[in-house]
Amino acid sequence: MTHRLRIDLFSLKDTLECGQFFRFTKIMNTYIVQSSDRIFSLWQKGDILFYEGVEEPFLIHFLRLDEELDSILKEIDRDPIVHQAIQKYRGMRLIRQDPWECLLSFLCSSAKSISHIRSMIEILCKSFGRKIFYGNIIGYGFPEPLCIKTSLQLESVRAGFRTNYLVKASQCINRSQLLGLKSLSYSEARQSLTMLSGVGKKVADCTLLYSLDFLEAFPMDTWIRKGLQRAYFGGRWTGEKETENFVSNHFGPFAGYAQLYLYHYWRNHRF
DNA sequence: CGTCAGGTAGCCA
DNA sequence: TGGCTACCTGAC
Repeated sequence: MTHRLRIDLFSLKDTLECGQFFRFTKIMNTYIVQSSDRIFSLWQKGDILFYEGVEEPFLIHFLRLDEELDSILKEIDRDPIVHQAIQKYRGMRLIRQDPWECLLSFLCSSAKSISHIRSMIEILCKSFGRKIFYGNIIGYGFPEPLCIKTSLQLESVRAGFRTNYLVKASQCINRSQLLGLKSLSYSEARQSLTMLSGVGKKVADCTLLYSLDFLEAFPMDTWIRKGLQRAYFGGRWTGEKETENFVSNHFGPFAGYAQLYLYHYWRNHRF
């Protein structure tokens, strides 16, 4: 049964393909998406989003369709560079991921390309997750913390030094504790997350931005860092503190959206 | 075969 | 505050 939603400002392609989310495959113009224990399909024609295998309220939550994207984009549109990125990828939205899945995904991400990260997550789900079906397509749910007990179990994931990060996180935190971070301030929540082994500023900010609604989080990877230096500091090397201060002062409370647009823009226009 | 990616931990000044 | 390097795996 196919359902449809009309959405004013939305690009499914950019939203899924910009690097914030890993568990999807593209078949022709249709995306098969997996999140937690769900599997469903999405495709877009003009301003109509078609969907199968998922209920509307979940989709609205997942794709942040209840969010006034237009006013957020106006808010971060503060210079010619980010303006150009917004023009090019207008309609790209943050995805509101499951916090547990998001944390583990980005624990896998250090020093790995996106295809590696996807492969690690896929094997993780195949090893521990329960089977889920969409028509005759088989998917796997994302494993709950209690499933992952020892590093030996994760051998086939080939996560290398990240294996212990995954095991320790499974022992130390669960979904409801992660969701509880939402009641803290950004810096408190960030500090709590970095207590976990393998979680530094970057992974903490990814988790806070992509799953816990902290829109001021600005994940700073080396690409974004180089981009900022080139675009805003005339190529000058900048210290960590200086860069962080610039970002929060310049982009403000929705800095995370600016990161999403700049990152996608710079990744597709190599320099 | 060697080199390197790219985020974090742990050490150091 | 920030510089350096090991960490594991896979791509090149």
